[in-house]
Amino acid sequence: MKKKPPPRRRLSQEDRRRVIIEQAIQVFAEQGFGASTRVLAQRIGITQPLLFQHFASKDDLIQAVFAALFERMSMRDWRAALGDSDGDLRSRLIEFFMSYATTLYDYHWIRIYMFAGLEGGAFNRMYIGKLTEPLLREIAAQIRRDRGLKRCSPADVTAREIELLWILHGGLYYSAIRKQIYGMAIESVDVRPLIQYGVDSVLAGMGSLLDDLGKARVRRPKSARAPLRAVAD
Amino acid sequence: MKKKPPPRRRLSQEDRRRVIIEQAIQVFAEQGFGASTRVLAQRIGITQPLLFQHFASKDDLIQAVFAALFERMSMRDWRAALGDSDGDLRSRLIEFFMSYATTLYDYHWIRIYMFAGLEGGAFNRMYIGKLTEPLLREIAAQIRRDRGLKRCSPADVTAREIELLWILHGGLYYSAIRKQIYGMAIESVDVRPLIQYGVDSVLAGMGSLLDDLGKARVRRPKSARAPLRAVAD
DNA sequence: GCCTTAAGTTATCAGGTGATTAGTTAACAA
DNA sequence: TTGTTAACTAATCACCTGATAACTTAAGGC
Repeated sequence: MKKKPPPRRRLSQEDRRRVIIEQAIQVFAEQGFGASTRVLAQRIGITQPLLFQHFASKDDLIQAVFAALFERMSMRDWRAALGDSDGDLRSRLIEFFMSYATTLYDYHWIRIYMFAGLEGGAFNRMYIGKLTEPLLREIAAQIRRDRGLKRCSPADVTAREIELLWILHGGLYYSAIRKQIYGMAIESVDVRPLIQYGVDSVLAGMGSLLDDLGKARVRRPKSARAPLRAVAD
Repeated sequence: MKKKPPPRRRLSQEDRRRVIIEQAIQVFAEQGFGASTRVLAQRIGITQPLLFQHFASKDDLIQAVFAALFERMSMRDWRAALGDSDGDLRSRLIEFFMSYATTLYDYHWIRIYMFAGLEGGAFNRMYIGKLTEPLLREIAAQIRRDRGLKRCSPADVTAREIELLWILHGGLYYSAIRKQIYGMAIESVDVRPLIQYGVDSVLAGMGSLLDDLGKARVRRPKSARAPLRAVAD
């Protein structure tokens, strides 16, 4: 009655490593990095010590997971998706955030990202510095360009403009958090109109922000610019 | 040379329980609910088994922590802080979100809340259902009232309006997440202007949303109202 | 077929986990 | 002072954790 264990498929170093990382992403996304190596091994269908022949330690595996995720995310060229001059800014932003949000809504990504944050946040700070922040800066620059401002390169953008874009970004992201982390049922709400009104909102807000910024610059030529400089990079 | 251990202060049931919960909030906020009962006991200055004389199990303690946090948060009457008719809506919203955000920014609260979410989210769903959602609904109703709409009770508000307010709420919340969970340095940015532009943004966005809603209602009297109904509660 | 290599397993370790039991002692009333 | 109650501790349990070392066996070249 007792079946002999099925002969396990043997994989090459690279293949096995890939499989381990892939399953580790799933398990860590569900249970956090506290998930045991035994559970992971069982899920893959191998014994637990085999993990340590491919990764020096559990932390080593976690770092490999981070690296794989980062590579996966940075492969998508968001700048290109954002475009530059075809069509009006509003529709370009809407289409961009639609595609962007779809990726962010990914169950495994958002959960691992949050676990990583709570575990110290080094990965998140790196990710934001290398991917998110430059992206928001580029968007802010395009908004400046759209409004016909003189200084409209990414370097000209102030911290306050980026912070306003962070509100839209964070607002969409938090919608994903409510769904994938809090487990709320919000699939009934379509994302597109949400993003539309979100983009409209932020464009309106950015309008008055840039107006204020312009007025302040004109009214106070040099010395009194300090309070604005304080929030700039 | 060996000091005898200092005589421990003996506390009443209630006091000891209070102390345990208070320290548990701190430890769980830092390390998550995976933090060991031994670490917690050491922090309090008691032995680990004593914890189990006040709480049947570790999970029991965690539930007590949730209860304490929920009570603490629901004590603050946000509806009152929001006010109703004194001053213009914009400044009331700004002042409200200022006070609201200050509480949300709290290190321990935001981290435990996120840990709770990743652990299943039952607490978060309860919290949102009982506190956050009614609050956003009330705000949406006040915006309707401010714009002179006929139907402007909290019950009249559509899911889409609430979802737009969620973007602002989530945007501010995510700012706190970046600071307290990802560990980013964003204290240099003042919250007040951020909230100002955020409120301006959402008021503008809500304007066009309500306009669209009104137009759709007028243009399609009865049957064709379905696509709007679909996102309403 | 055979035989070498490396993918994979079995057995095991030391340390940490939540939880239980029996014993100790501070604190307060008489 | 003495006795009783209840807050607290010491010792220990079974189980789970990441990690190591020695053994087994599938797979490909000859």
